Amino acid sequence: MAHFPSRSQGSSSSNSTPLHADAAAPAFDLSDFIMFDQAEFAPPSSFGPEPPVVPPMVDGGRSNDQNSNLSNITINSGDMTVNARSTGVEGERREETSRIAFRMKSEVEVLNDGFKWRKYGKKSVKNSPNPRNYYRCSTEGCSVKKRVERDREDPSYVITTYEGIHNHMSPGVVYYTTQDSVSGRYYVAGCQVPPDS
DNA sequence: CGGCTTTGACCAGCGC
DNA sequence: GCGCTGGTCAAAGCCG
Repeated sequence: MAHFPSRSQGSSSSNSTPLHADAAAPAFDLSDFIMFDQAEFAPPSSFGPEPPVVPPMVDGGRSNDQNSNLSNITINSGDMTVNARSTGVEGERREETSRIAFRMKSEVEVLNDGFKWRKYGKKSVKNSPNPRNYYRCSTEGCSVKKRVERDREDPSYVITTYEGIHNHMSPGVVYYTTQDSVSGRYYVAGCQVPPDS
């Protein structure tokens, strides 16, 4: 389960207070998915069969207020393809429709993203032999939804679509931030907490 | 017993 | 207006 470098050390709590982190560590930053306007955007290269921590929790909060012209981004990185989409409707309020989709190679459909999901529906969709599963964040007061379906062209790929923004911390993820020395921006990242920690 | 999954029914949006 | 499709609801059953 150690697909992320051990950057969670020293952050045993999950509060959002900016913590110092080694900015030189070449690890996946959650902000890689958020700060799409950065030309130097570097897609993660070390994903294993388990997924990255998903960004919806922070997306729409403030980090891409200036990025309203984003509409569709596709990132290919080895086994993983990311399709990130903002509202797609200019002027629409992002916090209501914040959406991001992952297409990644995975044997399991339910990705362990640190959040707790409750399945509330399953539907076979047109043009796809595979059913689509509907999940809702089981945390009280959190209305984030997620759709999971297998790629109809390549069933070894799972398409996961997150819709909404978590209004709470993930129970299974330690979040930490690091400040970019150039832009001064705070980047938010997450690491899965090992079961024995 | 509580929380979860399953699954058929229902509803709303959209195109014709 | 009607039918199709996607999304959600809710009852029933399962499981730890």
